[in-house]
Amino acid sequence: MAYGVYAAASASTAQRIQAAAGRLLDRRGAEAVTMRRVAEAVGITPMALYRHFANRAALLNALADAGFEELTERLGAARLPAAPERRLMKILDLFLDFALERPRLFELMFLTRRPGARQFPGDFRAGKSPTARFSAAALEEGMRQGAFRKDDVWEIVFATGAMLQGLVMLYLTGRFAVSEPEFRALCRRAIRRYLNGIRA
Amino acid sequence: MAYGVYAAASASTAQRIQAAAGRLLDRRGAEAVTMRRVAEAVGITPMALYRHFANRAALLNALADAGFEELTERLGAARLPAAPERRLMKILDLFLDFALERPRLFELMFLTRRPGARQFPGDFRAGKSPTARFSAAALEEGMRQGAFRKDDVWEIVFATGAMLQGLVMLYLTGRFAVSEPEFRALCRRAIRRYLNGIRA
DNA sequence: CGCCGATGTGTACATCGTATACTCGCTCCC
DNA sequence: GGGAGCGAGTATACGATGTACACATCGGCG
Repeated sequence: MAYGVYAAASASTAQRIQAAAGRLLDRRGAEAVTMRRVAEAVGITPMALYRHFANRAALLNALADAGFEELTERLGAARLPAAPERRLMKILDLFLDFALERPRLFELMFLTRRPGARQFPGDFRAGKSPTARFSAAALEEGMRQGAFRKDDVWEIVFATGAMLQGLVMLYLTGRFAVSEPEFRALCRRAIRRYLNGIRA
Repeated sequence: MAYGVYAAASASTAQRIQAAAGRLLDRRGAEAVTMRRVAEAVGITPMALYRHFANRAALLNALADAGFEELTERLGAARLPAAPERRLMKILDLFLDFALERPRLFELMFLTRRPGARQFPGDFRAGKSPTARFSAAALEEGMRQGAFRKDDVWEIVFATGAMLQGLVMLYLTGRFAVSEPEFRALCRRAIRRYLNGIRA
């Protein structure tokens, strides 16, 4: 269950806490997610939060985890084109949608040191990163079909992911004086060039 | 004058403050750079710092600026190969040297919202980013010589820079379970693939 | 009934950035 | 040479923040 749906009133206290924290995060950034503010939003004492989360870091961690779940859900629910390259570009679009809709959450997910973050290459090859799995599958199929040269699939997925993440972070931290559509187009061109580099 | 040299005792107070803050940053990260700790290291009152820096953000900003200066100096001082592609790879190496030697500073420079950060494309095309200028020059020459297809030089520089920055951040935040040499090799391969995508 | 674990409260403390008011000591100018 | 002014540093204080610790409440179960 993604916290993104902002659970209803009947939810457990832990869920209500996470939902309130998520709203604060989306609206005002991670620094604004203070124990006191979250507690006030839920209607309990700051210290009561510690019954449900070990500390502030754990609460933020839960938000990030929920973010990954939501992103995975979106990718899973989307109707992806069959052709590998078009599928890759569609995944790119979905990724950008998410990053631009929920920039603060994105920062939290991809930009902070987190305990338990997936590690390359082990966790990725083992399929523990759901978001990377989708790209890897498409890329693998492209190689099988002969569109792409045989190469290290996971390394390519990781590198393109890093590029995308880098571009988004630069965009979110104000390094792009271009409109959002232009930024999206730039991302597509950047990925396309990388793919050009591995064509058979 | 790069603050990295950690100015001698005869330096101005502002320089001594910046040096002390730089040491704290390198050793214990940006969160550890508190006004009180910096002041103690310098031997003055916390409030005295405000005679030299408007606030904590300005102090951190000065550290980042000095970092850019140092990186620029390093690039300028290095003997770069003449051949465009080899030159690009050398720049990559120097960039990685810097990032891996001073990871906390790197984070500060590339990972935080900063007032006055250069913006794409205007500031870059205008040559205001010294680090990007070196890559752009090499790439341009490669295009002139016919090794690379004619394309948007600055966009490519920016995208490859984003990729590198993304990879480094993933490495620094513990997403890589590989040795440093392996990480460096992976970066080289990633950039190489991108360059493959723009060969004539 | 007694009790116990889960949940929440109240109070308190250390740490942080920084506003405000002050005290010097030096230089400059008449 | 003697005050005016100023740059540098100090002292104190305030409001946030994370969270430790001791206590209250309450529902279910023996």
